[in-house]
Amino acid sequence: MRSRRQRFSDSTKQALVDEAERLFTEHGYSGTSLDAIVAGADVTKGALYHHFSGKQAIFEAAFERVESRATAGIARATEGDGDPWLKAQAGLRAFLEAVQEPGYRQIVISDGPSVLGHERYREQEERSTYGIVDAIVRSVLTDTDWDLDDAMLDTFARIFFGAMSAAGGSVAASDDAATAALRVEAAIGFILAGLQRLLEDGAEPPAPSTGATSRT
Amino acid sequence: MRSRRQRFSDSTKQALVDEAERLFTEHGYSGTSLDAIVAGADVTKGALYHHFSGKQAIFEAAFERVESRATAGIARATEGDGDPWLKAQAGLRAFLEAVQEPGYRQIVISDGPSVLGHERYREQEERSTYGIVDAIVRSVLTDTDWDLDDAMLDTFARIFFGAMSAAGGSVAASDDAATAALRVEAAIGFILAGLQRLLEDGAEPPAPSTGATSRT
DNA sequence: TTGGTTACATACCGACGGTACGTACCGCCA
DNA sequence: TGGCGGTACGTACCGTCGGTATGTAACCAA
Repeated sequence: MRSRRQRFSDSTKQALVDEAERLFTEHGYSGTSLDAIVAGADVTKGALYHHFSGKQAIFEAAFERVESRATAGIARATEGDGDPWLKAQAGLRAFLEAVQEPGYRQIVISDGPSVLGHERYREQEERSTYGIVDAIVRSVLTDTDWDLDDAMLDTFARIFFGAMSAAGGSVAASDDAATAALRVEAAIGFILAGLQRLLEDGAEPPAPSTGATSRT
Repeated sequence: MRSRRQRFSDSTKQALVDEAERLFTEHGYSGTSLDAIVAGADVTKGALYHHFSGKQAIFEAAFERVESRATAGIARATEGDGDPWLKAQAGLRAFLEAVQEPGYRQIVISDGPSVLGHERYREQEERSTYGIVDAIVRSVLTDTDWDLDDAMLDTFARIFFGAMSAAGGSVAASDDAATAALRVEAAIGFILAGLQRLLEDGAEPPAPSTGATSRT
């Protein structure tokens, strides 16, 4: 059991992150002042700077919380075992769901890259939503006869992650999110079906063409 | 011929945008002060605020310049007529090239969404790189027997644009950009091959499922 | 009890975006 | 050609915000 002081400290920190997430979601990073955060959390800047090194640090705390929520939702949909292709479909559905949350859109997608910087942003994503997508793509593609190397698997994962992110954005921006999501599922499902067809037909695995003889 | 005064004015404005693009590229949006911009352009804030309504406005001017350069490069690679599938490949190559420019990465990809906001950002992209991708995807898919409606075409365009953007990012972040680009071309080429195969086999066109899932 | 540490509060600073106002110069018409 | 209006800036200043320095009360170990 933590000491009484520790518990007060924890609740203060939590109140700060709560308010930060709220305001960052609603007004964006630059539109949110530290004064507004500490006012909403009913503390002062002293408390904030005791728990966090600065504005970027408390943003990152809110970022991690939003991401872990999204990750949990997707992970729940893809856990257990079964046909990887089916799990991929379930994961896509959960992904499209998670990406529509306002906090995720604003904090993770919009402000995340510019505030954290590409480097740190990628590190974070690696451990969360991208990590899941990567795992699924790998399980699907290593399940085949193709013997793809690590770099190639990574390339496919990046491509699918980008496709799903963009699709999620268009779903979120759509008037009718439900049918937009169905369209996305149909489109990506179709792309997957194309890959499966190539697999069944015993097509040669994708490999980077050498510079000398570029094939069309 | 513009008046002498007008020409001076134009050159001042251009000097401001030049310097703004340089600094925004190097230090990002929040890392660049208006004082630094006007100092580099050898004018004062009065001049800047005469030509632009504020920091966001001069950022948007730099944004448009960077985007139009990228767009021109891609458009050049895809102009003329010929097999849409081949043009798609040429466009992809040019896209991967353009997305590696530091100005594009920082100004358009990283800062663009958070500074301009989703709405305005999408408007800008619609008129430039995304517009080209959309046109290519449409030309490829309407060339088939599938009679896809507008929303479905748009969904495919968004998905491919997202895939290419993410791929471009990984190429730019890679140590060996050249081979990374080849891997991306192979992966996307493979996906396109899958779609072509489905087309040749007379597969049913993708459509939003009404509840039941498609084949596994 | 006491010394030290934790968990804040308060006061303040410099930088930055933005504004108000002044001014020199150009083109134009009488 | 001389005055006049507007353009194209320059200068001085303000409010806000992120960050820091310092003070202090509560808590805990010895």
